[in-house]
Amino acid sequence: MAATRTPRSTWIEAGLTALAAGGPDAVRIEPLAQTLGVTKGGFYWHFGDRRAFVEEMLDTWERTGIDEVIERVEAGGGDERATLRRLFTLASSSDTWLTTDLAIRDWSRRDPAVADRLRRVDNRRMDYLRSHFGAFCGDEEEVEARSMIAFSLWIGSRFMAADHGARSRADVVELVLVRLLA
Amino acid sequence: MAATRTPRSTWIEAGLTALAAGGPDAVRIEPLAQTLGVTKGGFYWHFGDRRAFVEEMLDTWERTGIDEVIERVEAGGGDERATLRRLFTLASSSDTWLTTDLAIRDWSRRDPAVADRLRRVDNRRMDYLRSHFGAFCGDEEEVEARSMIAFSLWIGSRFMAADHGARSRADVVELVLVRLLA
DNA sequence: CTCTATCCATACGGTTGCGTATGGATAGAC
DNA sequence: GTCTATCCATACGCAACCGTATGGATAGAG
Repeated sequence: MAATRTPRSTWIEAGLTALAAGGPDAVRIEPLAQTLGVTKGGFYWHFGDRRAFVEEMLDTWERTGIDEVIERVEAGGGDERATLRRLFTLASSSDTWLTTDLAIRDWSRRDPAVADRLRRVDNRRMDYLRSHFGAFCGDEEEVEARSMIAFSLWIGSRFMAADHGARSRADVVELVLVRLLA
Repeated sequence: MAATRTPRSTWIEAGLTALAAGGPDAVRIEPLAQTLGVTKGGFYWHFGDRRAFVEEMLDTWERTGIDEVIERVEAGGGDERATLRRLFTLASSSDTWLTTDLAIRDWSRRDPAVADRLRRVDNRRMDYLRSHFGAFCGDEEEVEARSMIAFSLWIGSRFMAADHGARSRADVVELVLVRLLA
């Protein structure tokens, strides 16, 4: 074995950061290298081409995206309502991961391969929501409706740009959450 | 006066289409010209540069984006609930305009000038929602919550990728709508 | 038919990024 | 200290796109 100055993981990390900041088209190898203070020489030693690199970026995102959050949510304890509330708090906490998620979400609209990944991830998320709403909502339709609202709210509250008078965005989200957990 | 073979409006239209299809970075002058079957010669006669062109594209979007829909919604008649339902139907009808909206929404996350425009548009939309929910919801908090849910649902239902078992996405949206209009 | 506003084609120089080739450099195993 | 796996710098050719310059083409007004 020998040196590991700029390993794969560093490139991946930088790639995901660039994706979050500027979208898929901002994932450019030469600027990335410049950010890392090296040239692209090392990049092409690690990855075959840009396409392979992007695939690996998405692999990483898909693997570590949900599990971490779910793990931390479950570790908290408390009843179903407390868990759901913690989920919403945690899911909205890390700005980097959230922004990455939004970028991938937009990206998936024009790239079927990305759409497949997002579908897998979103399905796991919705299943998680359903199982927890199901614990205190009898009606199955009500569970589906509330899960849909919760997920939409999570996305919508980040994507919409409207003001709410004296209230902050968080205040309005809270108004909805109270109703969802009733 | 004289010929008008490829006027400003044609370029703008093509630009918005490209934006919807591939995001801001897909608005490239030379490919646009190729799509229109001309060269970029005419483009630089109309517009100073790419930046000015993009501004004008967004102007067009901001002007014609909401008014058209609102006009058609109001023309329908019926009570408040019928109007809101029609709003939701119409707002989700034109795929092109919807996709453009999503693209601009994502774009606004990294361009402050775009964010300003989106804020103006979204505020008008939310005000419209508030005024109609306010007609049959007494509580002001309830109005804000429902408006937020409705808007989030509109965005979320397009941006999320989850399945719903036997139900279609439209079915689930309907489940939520019924509750919102209760 | 002429004239003019409007639009287009072509060619050019400059920039940015991709991918390849090749010869190092560097750190840790031994 | 040597050796080897790992990483990096440099240079190159290629392609896409921007913006400019210049000389037309074209359609409709009169």
